[in-house]
Amino acid sequence: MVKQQLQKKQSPNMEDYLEAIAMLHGEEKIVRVSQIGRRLSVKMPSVSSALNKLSERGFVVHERYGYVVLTSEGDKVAKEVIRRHKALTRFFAEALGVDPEIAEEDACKIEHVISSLSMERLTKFLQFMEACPLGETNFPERYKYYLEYGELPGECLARGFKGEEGRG
Amino acid sequence: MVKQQLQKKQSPNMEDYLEAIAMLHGEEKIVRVSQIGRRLSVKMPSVSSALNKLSERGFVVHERYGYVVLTSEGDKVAKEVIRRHKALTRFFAEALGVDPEIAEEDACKIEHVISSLSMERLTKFLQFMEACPLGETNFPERYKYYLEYGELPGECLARGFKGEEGRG
DNA sequence: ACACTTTGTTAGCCACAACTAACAATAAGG
DNA sequence: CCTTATTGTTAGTTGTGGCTAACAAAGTGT
Repeated sequence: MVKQQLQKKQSPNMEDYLEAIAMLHGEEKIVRVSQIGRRLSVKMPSVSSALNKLSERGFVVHERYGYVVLTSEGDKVAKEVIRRHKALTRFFAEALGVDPEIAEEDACKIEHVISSLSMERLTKFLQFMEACPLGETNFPERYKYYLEYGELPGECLARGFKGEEGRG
Repeated sequence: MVKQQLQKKQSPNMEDYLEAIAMLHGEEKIVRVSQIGRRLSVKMPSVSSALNKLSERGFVVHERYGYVVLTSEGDKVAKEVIRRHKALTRFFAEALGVDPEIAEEDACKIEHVISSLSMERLTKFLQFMEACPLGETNFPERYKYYLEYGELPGECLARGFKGEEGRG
């Protein structure tokens, strides 16, 4: 495949490390270099050097041969990344109907590059979708119908719906 | 700001070069190293070395001190990237109401990392949105109302809209 | 044709972030 | 307690992709 030759290997960045540490902290209570490496599919030396950088910058505390802990600063960033991650995953999986696994992967990559404005709007979009279901013919359902049959569901075609009764 | 310390500098990757070359080709007919550099905000030596790589991999033809031309392979990739770019920009700008400039920036970054499945679904979403406007109270409008006033527009609240008349 | 400007390339450097190999500390078992 | 296994670090290499400085080719003007 052509794309292969152009795709860069996409190694985890610092935000991924913080995210992984936060998640492991939630799951295991004690966070070790080896676990982080497993989680992110990198070898321990890579984790070591990442931790050094994050340590210098004040996001983690990590004494030699010891456990890894996030500072409150690091925790803040990690939580924010996780928030973005979850919203993006939901958007792709629930709104667009992308397979959960692929939705995950895309979220992982996009969470690091998307602007906060777009992120905010995407979040609002999810809220809107939930809040504005229009009975049972809610947006994701209509959209999925369109995906599956390639044509619009009846409620899109059958009615003028000029909005005469709305907004009052 | 915290995020600054973690954000990597995000330099153009090979796909960006192909994209830029294709766009310049459309605009100027003749594509030169200096133009590519200006477009991508990198210096000429960076362009030179990028072109060498792309040349080795069969995406461009570029003889020393000459013009730059895409191979059909390179053109295919470039067109694909541009397609993704446009769809993403439209999605952020038109569907989510993000400022066009920021929508552009986000598209630039996301176009390189998003899966083809999600991309396909996003495209379908845009088509759906266009095809299913529900008269004048179409989705983006309702969504924008929600964005602006923080509450649902009348047509979301006022009606059961159980879809009894639909799908026939 | 020669000087000067613009454009492009090469060489050499830096930063980042992975990797392997070799070494060091900690933990576990006899 | 000492040996061995596990875990972690350091050193050194690689690959990517920027940059500046210096050089080379092409284009322009008199």
